[in-house]
Formats: sequence, C-alpha cells, structure tokens
Amino acid sequence: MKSEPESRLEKGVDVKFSIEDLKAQPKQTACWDGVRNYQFTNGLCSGQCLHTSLGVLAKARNFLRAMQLGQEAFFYHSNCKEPGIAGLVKIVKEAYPDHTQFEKNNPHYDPSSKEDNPKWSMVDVQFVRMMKRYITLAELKTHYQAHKTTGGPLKNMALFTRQRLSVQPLTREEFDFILSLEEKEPS
DNA sequence: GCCAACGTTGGC
DNA sequence: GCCAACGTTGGC
Repeated sequence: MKSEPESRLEKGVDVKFSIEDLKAQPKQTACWDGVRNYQFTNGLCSGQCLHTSLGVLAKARNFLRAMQLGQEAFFYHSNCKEPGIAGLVKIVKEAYPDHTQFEKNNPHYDPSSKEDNPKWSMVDVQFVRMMKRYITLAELKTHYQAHKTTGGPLKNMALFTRQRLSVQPLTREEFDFILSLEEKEPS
C-alpha cells in the first residue's frame, strides 16, 4: 500500500501520510480512503484517514475488497526522496464504503457516487512494526531485474509490472522474499 | 469501439 | 521540476 510521506497539496489539502503519521493515530489505526479510479492511485489524507487514490476502479477496488481481516501489507513510501518499504501494517477492518466520496470539500469527492450505491470502498489498517531496515525501491529493483533472468521470486512484482497501482497484490513468495531482505545487508 | 488528447502517478 | 508510463475521456 503506497502513501506519500512528504507534504504535497492536492486541491488545497495536504496528502502527506507517512508510517510515522499512522503510528501517531489512535490505536495506530487509520482508514485507507481515496481510491477513486479503476486502478489505485494514491495519497493519504491527514487526520483520521489514510487515503489512497485508486488507479483502475475495478481492479484497485477489487484488490481493496479482497483484503481480509488480519492480512498483512507493506507500507510503501512513494513520491519522495527515497521511495521504499517502511514497515508492516495489517487489515483490521475489511472493505466498507469510503465516506469521503460523499464529502463535497474532500479532494476525493465523487459527485457520481450515490449513498445507496457507493462506488468506492476503504479498509482500516493498523501499524504492526517498522521494517528492521528501510527496503528501498532501488534495492527491490535490483532484485526484480535479476529475478527476471533467474526466475526468482520478484520476477513479476506488481511494483514494477503494474507501476501505477497504489494498492497492489503480493504473492506469498514475494512477501516472504522481501521480509528475508531485512536480515541482510543492503545489496 | 477506435484512438488522440489529456490528466495523473511517481521515479529520477 | 521533468517527463515516461499509463489510465481516462470524449469525438467520431
């Protein structure tokens, strides 16, 4: 799940939401809102909510709706000096209507969505822990490129093959491989 | 239903 | 701040 750790205004609202911001929330929990098209794009709102902007509506929304209670996800810092995986979060509430789609002053307001048939969903995520070390995009890319040749676990990683999805699926093999990187020196 | 124009994401 | 990638829009 991608979020922007550095301040940036979107329709006058700062979309900054880093993993430190998540940790600072009550119960270290926030709602992941702002998924607004068929693919996730991203951006987290300040205050009580994280928000992602969706990319592909159907796909992104479906990824979100597929998330199950207790599942873990990486918290990825995007659109910043050093992009990479900062920590682990878990799903603590499965998909439910994203209230920001009905709020006129919200950057993710969608006038085409009706209260009796909401278009957009969000989930709640809770901080689990920081990564033992920050896993940079550059490091992941090095492995991805090697694995394309060797057939290693990151050979189809969505971060590179579906680059604009702000919420994206990982296979068990991808997830475990990235966790194993924590124990190693940066390559 | 094609596709050019346009807008957004996000690395660099 | 630039711009490549890629999704969306809308004319036809």
